[in-house]
Amino acid sequence: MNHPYDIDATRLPDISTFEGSLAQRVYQSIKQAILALDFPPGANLRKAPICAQLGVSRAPVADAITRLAAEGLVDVVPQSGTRVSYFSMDEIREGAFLREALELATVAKVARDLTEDQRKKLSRNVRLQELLIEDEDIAGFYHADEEFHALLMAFTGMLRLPDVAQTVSLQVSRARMLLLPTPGRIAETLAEHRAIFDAISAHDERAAQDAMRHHLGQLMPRIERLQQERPQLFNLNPQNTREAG
Amino acid sequence: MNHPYDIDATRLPDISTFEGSLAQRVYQSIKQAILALDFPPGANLRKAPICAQLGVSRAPVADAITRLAAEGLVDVVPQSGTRVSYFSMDEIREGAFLREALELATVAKVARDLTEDQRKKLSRNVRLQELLIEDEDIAGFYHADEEFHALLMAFTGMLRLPDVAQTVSLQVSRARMLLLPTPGRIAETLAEHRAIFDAISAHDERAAQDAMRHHLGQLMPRIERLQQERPQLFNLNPQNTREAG
DNA sequence: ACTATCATACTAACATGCTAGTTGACAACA
DNA sequence: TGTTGTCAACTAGCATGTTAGTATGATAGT
Repeated sequence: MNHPYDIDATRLPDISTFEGSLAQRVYQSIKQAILALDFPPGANLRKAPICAQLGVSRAPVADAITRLAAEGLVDVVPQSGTRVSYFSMDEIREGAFLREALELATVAKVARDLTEDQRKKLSRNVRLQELLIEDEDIAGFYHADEEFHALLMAFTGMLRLPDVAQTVSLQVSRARMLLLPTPGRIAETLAEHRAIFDAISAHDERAAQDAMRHHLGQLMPRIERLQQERPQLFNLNPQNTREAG
Repeated sequence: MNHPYDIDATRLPDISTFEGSLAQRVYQSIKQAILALDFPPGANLRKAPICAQLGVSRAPVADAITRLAAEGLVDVVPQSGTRVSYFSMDEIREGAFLREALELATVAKVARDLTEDQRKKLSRNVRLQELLIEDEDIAGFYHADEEFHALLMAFTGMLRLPDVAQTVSLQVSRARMLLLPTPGRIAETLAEHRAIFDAISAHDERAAQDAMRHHLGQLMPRIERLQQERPQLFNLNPQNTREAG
């Protein structure tokens, strides 16, 4: 009933880019296309063109789609078809909530247990962020930003934590792709990162959590503005179904 | 090198117990057998007996195993076999950490937004717990305990939260099956639940979090004692591999 | 013109055959 | 007896044929 347009399979990254089994590589290829919005919300995810483009049979593609459905990136309609899921403010809000829960637990633990070596690595990352802003390297700053949060999670010693955090906030990451980074926002982000870093360095759990909460709190209002501007990407009529594990 | 004994497929719950696609039902059947320790850690998960027992072909079974591997309940060795994963203190600790992060965020939000209707439902659950203890209905109390936490998560309005919380702490749930509930521990648990309930009713975020943290903190020491008693269930030599999403 | 009915062309789900790689046992040998 | 090489049996991964259910568009009826 909505936009039954098909995906453009040629936008799939080649599977030789990735490693692992065929199914694993197909999964990563499709996932990247969805997260980069090369496969827009609502698009029909047809198996045949994907098989043709990637040069594989239907089995690994079906396997990949099963995993994507479990993560909520696609909606499978039995015996009918598979579509890239629309944005849903409910799901995005939930992803942000889960993400915040994990980030707060992370900074608390890191503020408690920070070693001198870890402090140096964080400090280096923050100073790198300064440099990249001076050079107006937006993409570089985006990458350093991701690394800042990844470092914190790595310091907890929890191996699966980065993966879990990424999975629960997939919808948030996808929506974030649509937000244009302005110089003003980037400068603010740096200041927020620095506040987090300072609180952690001082081993001040509570201050670190407050700083992180403030930092993460900047995102949702911007996404909500996005919904006003591009409502066609969102599912206003929530006919989505999701199975329980 | 370890115990290459096979699973006893007859312990699989019949798939007519569940609903959804064949693959979905096979997944739930195997998952239940693993969590109930009917399939013990290290056991060889052979496809053929599973297909025979459940009366399905290999396709839905393979699909189910893919999902179980993603959740870390089984370890797939390519071109060799699939085994039920051993307990790992690292993974259990991580699961407890993630679970605590989510539960703390949950009680904070619920303490903030609690409605009178929700308060009544919680109160009813706590009083039910009292009754079940009086009747010495251990299984009933276990169930009410689960429901207590499920209610809190439901009250946040986050639809996926219960599922995420369950998934990240699957290993903890499995290990918990081995802990024998003593009357003393059950009485303590009730007191802890009541403390959480009181703090939430008073809309005291911090007290609710402290109470929840104390409550969840009781579990890990008991599991660590378990490791001393039954080390054969744990992977002392961590040769586990897990792919990143 | 507008609606109800039905046939056709799609799809996911499932079954099954094939391939290649790992493992473990056994034999040949030191 | 201890070690190494070979082989057979088993596995997951992959390809492909089959089935059944859904949606769409043509057609017939009003």
